[in-house]
Amino acid sequence: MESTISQYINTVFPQFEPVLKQLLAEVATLKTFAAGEMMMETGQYFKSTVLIVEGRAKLYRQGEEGGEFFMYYLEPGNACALSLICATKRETSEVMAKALEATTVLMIPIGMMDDLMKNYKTWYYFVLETYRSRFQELLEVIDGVTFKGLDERLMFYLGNQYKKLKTRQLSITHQEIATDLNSSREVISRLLKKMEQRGELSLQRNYIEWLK
Amino acid sequence: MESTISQYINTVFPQFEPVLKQLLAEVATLKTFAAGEMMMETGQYFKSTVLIVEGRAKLYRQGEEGGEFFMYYLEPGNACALSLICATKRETSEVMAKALEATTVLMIPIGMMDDLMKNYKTWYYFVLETYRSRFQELLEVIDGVTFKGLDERLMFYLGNQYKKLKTRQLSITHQEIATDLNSSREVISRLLKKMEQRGELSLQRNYIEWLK
DNA sequence: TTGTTGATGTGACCAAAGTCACCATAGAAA
DNA sequence: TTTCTATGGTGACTTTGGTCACATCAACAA
Repeated sequence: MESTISQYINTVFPQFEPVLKQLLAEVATLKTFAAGEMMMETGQYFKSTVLIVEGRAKLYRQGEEGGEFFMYYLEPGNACALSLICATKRETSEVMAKALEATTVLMIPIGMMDDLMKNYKTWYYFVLETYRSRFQELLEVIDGVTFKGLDERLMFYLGNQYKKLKTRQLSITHQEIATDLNSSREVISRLLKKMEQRGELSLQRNYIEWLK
Repeated sequence: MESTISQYINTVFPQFEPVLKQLLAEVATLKTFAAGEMMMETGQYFKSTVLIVEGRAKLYRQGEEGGEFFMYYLEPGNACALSLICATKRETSEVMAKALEATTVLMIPIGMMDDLMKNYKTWYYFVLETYRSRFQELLEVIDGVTFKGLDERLMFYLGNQYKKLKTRQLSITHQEIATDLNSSREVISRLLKKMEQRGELSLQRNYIEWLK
């Protein structure tokens, strides 16, 4: 009988070489977080490398005065880039991760990192690709806040929601959007109203209908 | 007689294992850029991995409408993080790098990357550390633009100049600062004036004296 | 000397975004 | 039903930062 872990590895990380899959199945443990649960807090130590196998998480950067700023999603097949590297140096997390829905992760002891990197080519490619793509996402985040206005960022944010969640009924409150974009509810409400007038969406109570 | 390349490698990358140093000395080539010269442009293909051995470069993100935004410095011992990974995938640069002073770099053919990563532990540590530190710098950049006002960012920028260049006479024009922070000269001039009134610096022609 | 250039100072004005105060309403809870 | 709470709408005002139009001033070349 195949273990749950093996099944996850096979479906979510098909690119891993067979020996690596087997090794991971032996050393990894599963952990599940409930929707809304905090998966990782700023300042917390890494005890293991985390790979998402089911669900979805949101990754935030936290400001000194309590503000939070949404950076990107982590989905099945993604790894927390920071945990891949910080883990090896016993450093603490620079970011905060929150489960958006029930989310299952694979935890790999940090002691394995060296071995994995050196002996498994598919793992090393995976780590590099993870870093490359996260780096790129950060660059896009920087573009957003430096070169674009809040209106454009809001469009981008909603468009992303639509793409990721694959539904036009975005069930999100204005307050949540404001928090994610580090803005205020009133401002978001006003911008949404303008977008509605331009026919780009339709505002309902408790959800927004994306029309583009 | 020891080659110039060997000398550079020994002084700037003492942590590399002897065999790696020797290998790099054989395959790397040197390239020198004049002060102000463009080292890498957005959209350009990577032909090799670039390690700074002398001088100093500034790394910018470019906006679609021509704006540019300073992210961080590259100094001797640093590598262009992107060139370490994008190189292996024949991708194009996401950033622009400009030599601040006469700058010498070591160029390593991208074909070597796989071999280096797998066979030289000190190289693999170097790559991971490079990514980790650049990632962290990007996070700080994001903090700056999302959680801080222009005044605070300006303070941080000047403080950094002082730390990096180790001189209180910062020879930089208001216009240059404005460009780096993606703002405008008048605004920077006004903020500098306020900082002068608070006794944090003294404004001179062609340079700023940092008093903190 | 004179003209030119680059760096800086400054007032007036504008636009984007944040803040405050308050209202309206839907839906759940009592 | 009434009450409470979460959500959303809106006007008035403030702050921050960007833009425009000029003025000044030092350095330097012609």
